[in-house]
Amino acid sequence: MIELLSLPATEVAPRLLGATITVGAVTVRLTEVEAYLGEDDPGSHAFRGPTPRTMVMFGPPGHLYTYFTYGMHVCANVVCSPDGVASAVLLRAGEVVEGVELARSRRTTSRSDRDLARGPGRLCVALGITLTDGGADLAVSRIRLELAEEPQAFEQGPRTGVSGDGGRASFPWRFWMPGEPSVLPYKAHVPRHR
DNA sequence: GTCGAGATTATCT
DNA sequence: GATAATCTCGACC
Repeated sequence: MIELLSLPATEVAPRLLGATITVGAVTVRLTEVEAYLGEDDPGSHAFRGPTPRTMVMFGPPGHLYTYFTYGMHVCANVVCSPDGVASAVLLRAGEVVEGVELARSRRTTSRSDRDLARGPGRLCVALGITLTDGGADLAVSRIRLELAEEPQAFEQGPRTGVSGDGGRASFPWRFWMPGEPSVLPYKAHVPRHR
């Protein structure tokens, strides 16, 4: 698995579809991901070089990169590419296949089970991933990643939610499994301002 | 179902 | 002080 994760995020992302990620009693099957590169990718946090936060992205593959966004939400990434090269795959959405009760108790706002892990922030809440899980090694931590046995059929398109110049639609690096109800329909994101 | 607006805080300049 | 890889809610179709 570490061989696969040493590839660039754009290669790893489609292979993560159908994979399961387990944190404690909750297991999620991934249905939607997004690839981020490093210094060549204006949409990436690593675009302007390493900072204390993005350091994990430049480290060895197979680690977890977490960050806060809009002050309220946590997003989780799997670090790719060899040590020294920044690259990561954002876990955007999935389907809870185990521990539904627990996930539901953490997500008081969603009514249907389909929405439990629909979206990056929700996915982290459902799994119980927080900022303190950042930098964890997936091989030894309480977070475990298990790849699908066979590559899954997928579609790809522009990334969502990325603000800034080339970040938005310049790179078609969002990957999802067609026909999955837990995948959000694509909508161009308009950056908000106060 | 879609659309628009506001919430809230770690991180960087 | 500005910014942000989002979510929820309320209004409308």
